[in-house]
Amino acid sequence: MLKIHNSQTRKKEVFKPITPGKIKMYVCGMTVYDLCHLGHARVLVVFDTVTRYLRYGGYEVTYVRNITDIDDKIINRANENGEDFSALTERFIQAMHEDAAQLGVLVPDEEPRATASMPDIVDMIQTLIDKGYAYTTQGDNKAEEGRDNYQGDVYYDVSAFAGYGKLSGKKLDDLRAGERVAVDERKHDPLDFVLWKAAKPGEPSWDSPWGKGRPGWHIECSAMSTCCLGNHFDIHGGGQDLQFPHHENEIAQSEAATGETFVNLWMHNGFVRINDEKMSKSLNNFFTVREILKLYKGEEIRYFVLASQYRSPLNYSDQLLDNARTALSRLYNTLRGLEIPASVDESDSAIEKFKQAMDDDFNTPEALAVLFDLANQVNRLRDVDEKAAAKKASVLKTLANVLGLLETDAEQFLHAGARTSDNGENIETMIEARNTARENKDWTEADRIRDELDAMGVVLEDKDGKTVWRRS
RNA sequence: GAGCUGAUGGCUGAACGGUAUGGCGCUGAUCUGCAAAAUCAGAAAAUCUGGGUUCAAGUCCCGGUCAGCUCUCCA
Repeated sequence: MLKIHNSQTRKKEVFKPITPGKIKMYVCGMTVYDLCHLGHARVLVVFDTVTRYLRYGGYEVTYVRNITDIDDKIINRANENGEDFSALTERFIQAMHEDAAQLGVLVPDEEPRATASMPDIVDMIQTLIDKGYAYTTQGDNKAEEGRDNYQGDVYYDVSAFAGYGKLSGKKLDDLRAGERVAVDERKHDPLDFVLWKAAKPGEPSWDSPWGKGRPGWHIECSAMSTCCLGNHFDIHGGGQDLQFPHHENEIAQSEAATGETFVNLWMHNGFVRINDEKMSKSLNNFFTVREILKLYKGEEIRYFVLASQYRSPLNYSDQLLDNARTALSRLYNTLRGLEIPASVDESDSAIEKFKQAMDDDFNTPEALAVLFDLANQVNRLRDVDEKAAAKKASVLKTLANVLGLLETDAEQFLHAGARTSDNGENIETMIEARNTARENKDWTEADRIRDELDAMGVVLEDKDGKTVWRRS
């Protein structure tokens, strides 16, 4: 029985799809004006794992992860670089896809982009105006400087939507009391937010009934999710920081526009922290995925992410990445050299334990514990009954694959270095030289070679008269 | 100021109210020429603090301390 924590009720709830056997999930992806950092990696990995597990459970999942490819930060960055905004976003979309692939993140079923969804966005805004949930500032030409062709922004009228605050558990009055932003006089209420932003000269823009402009940040997700998944779908996810105001606003927009419940269950993953502070661009304390990939493999980063429950904060440290590396090596070492059958013993008790862990709000740390228990069993069996060990190993591999781990061939993984790029030929030659020395009982020479390899980051293991190696 | 989380061994992180799971690290043994890997055993070893409920509390309730987060762009 799958239970998932719903941020809206702050409780674990028994999950029940709208249509039996099918799940529609939307996750807020990236705003593509820069490289992915570890926080983005966490969202990618967490919801990829959720999708994999739901599919493993037999659900037919439609996973949509959007790309925000137009907003103020993109425009600013493109201006700084002196390039067209679309050249900038294309570059970072490409980079994101590469990072995601390194992390073992599967391609989502759909990846809608804001700029490719303008008709839907405009339609939804128009509907909101028609239904009295939004207003234009047309004709109000006090206008900001520089907006020669200023025709008007469109704002969402928060007071018109009775349910505002239900996701974040906030009251309108409390929000107003805590208001920190300078009051924008064109808004009827300081909490009203922009749906359509009139373009300044030279800015990228799209036609609309209210003049040239671009969508506000929140409306694109309402439009794209509804468009891809329908008015009412099962799961909406994203980082914790999106709960308010982004997701609150999405609910207000979508439910006002469609008159239906927007989403059944909200999932928010916790932050990545560094020195007990949120990793973020504004604090400038972030590591990009690329930087980390210079030192660690994507799968090691993935393990590091999955070693914590997705709602907990995840502290970054080199030691934890090292830890992930060692732990993952242990699992791969376990699989190494075994002829793993394709079929899996479905009656293995580990499978039930694994499912129990994952059914409990995707408890990946507990699921990993099940994997290590399996590894221990395989290692105990392998000297006694290699066939039984291989059979057990196939359970290990299958379950690990559900987490997106152990998908690489063990030999290949252990030989691959995050840091090195030599092809291993030299290593084989040195190992042969060492084994010759060992045959001659020239331990000094043998150890000298082993130390040399060690300095190259290569660890040797002598077993059954053969020598295998792996990267440290 | 308002609100929300969390606090578990050297580190990390689990645990339907029933004396605490794993991983990493550390010590010893087995194996090995020595290692590594693996297995076995182990460590003066831990539930922030003060109350309460209960036969029984890491787990539920109240207070305190500390930390993080949200209320502003952010995964």
